[in-house]
Amino acid sequence: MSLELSEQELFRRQSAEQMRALGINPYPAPLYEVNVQTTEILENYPKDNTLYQEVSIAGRIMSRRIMGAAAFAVIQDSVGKIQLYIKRDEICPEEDKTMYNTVFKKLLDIGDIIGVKGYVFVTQMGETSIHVKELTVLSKSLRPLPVVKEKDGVIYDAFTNPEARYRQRYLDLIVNPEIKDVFTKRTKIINTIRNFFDEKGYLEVETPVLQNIPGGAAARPFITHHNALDIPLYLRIANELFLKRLIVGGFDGVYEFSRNFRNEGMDRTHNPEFTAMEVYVAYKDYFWMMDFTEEMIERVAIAINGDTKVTLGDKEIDFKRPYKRVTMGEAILEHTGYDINIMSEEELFAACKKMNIEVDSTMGKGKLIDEIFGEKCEHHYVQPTFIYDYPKEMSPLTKEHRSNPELTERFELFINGKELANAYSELNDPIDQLDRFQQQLKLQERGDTEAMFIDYDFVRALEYGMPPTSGMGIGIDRLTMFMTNSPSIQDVLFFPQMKPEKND
RNA sequence: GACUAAGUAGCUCAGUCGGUAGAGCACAUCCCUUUUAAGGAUGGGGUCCUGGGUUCGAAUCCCAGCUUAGUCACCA
Repeated sequence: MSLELSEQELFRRQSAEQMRALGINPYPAPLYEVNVQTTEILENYPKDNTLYQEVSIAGRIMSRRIMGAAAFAVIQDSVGKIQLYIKRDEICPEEDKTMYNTVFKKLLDIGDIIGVKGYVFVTQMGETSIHVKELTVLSKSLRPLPVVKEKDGVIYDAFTNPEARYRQRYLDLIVNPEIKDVFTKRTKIINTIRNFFDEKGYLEVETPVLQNIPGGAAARPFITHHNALDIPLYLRIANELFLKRLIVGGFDGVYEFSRNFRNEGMDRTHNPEFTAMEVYVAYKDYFWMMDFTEEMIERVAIAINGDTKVTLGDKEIDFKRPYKRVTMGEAILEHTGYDINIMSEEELFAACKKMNIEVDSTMGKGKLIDEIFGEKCEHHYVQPTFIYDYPKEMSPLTKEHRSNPELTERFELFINGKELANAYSELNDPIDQLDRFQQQLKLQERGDTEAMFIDYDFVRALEYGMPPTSGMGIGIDRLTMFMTNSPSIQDVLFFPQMKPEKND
């Protein structure tokens, strides 16, 4: 950010001072009574021209066309834009024409926020406009706005610089207001899920963001320090273990929209902080959770787009349930011809080599299977598909499969070749859980920075007994990307993480 | 982390073979009472991302760096 003021910035500061000299506060304190919004007028006026004869409306000046003693301007409020017709002798009925000649014509600029009172009419060119009788300065803008013009849907001089748009989202929202739609849909997605759970009687809860032991996922945490206790604290990578403690405590169903933090790479689909939603329901298993998940997703699709079919790039995704259900073993058999159920670790290793999948000797059977799936299968699942029955060593919080001890009762939902949700029959055997944690500790000792820590209190909680429970987590940012056809996570976050701006 | 591309006025962008820095919008001054992306005339505005190098001379060529985007890798 430069401390030097541009010519235009200097002019605007001078204009603000000149307003003060004229007794006009460029930042007045009193509220401004607004009685209508732009789109409401445009929807109703031509149909009924007796309406809106005394409007009071406020917004930001987006363009001006001054022709001597009359002028047109366009103001933008939170929902849209409308044209103003401003005539000198209307806003200055007395001898003193300062308000028009000086304040409106010279001291106001594009970007300033004003309030106007007047009546609605249609110009000779057929555009519904407000005939202004009174104009009030509400806020002076000191920086020039990128000027975007639009005619018949064609945008001229669009404000497109992605760096500026993400760093200065407020500016993006002003000049590209259509992006508001993505963010209102994001909120609607969250509200739809919340309503769905509340109808089922599940309780929305809040659990710690600052944790002594970052658990519930395999990821590198952010670390911070608590001064009074003089201990390290971690920003949460997941809320899973806390929600399960609440199931132990006796709730039937709990859920939380959880801002999680992971100290890992950033790209088009990963932001260091992101929003997950996790839900845990007692006395259920992962098959029940599949039904529940598809019901929830279908409802979200309809709430957002009015239809189960959603366009995603050049594809159409149909969120209508039921979704296809394929075990990981079936998926690999279908796409590679290998039957992992009858293969030893050595055979899997050789198969990976044959398929040009990068492997190393540290990888166990589960990891090898996961690699094969990721390389050869994942991208095939464009329409919503549940992949289930994952290898045990990849899933340390998941209950062992009811009929195959090498597997766990886990599923993930894939859409457009990407993981959207992850769920399981929760592991509630405390002995097994401790054993799995200890396996993770061994991985950690071998240098795996993402292996889980042992959470002895969580094990203690399980020792008191947790009912059979199924849990599910879903990435809200990714869901929003799917539902709004956004190719990048930065498009669904108001303020995506950016490298610090150089400030010299 | 690797590779590729981009970075020039407030915004969107040109800039030829290395030879005085350009346009449109925005801004300023003047004219204009129903205009339509931009009415007319005139004018002001630049750390050409940063730092080196080559050269009589660099926005332009070379090297390094910064930022952003894309692809890949890694990772839930």
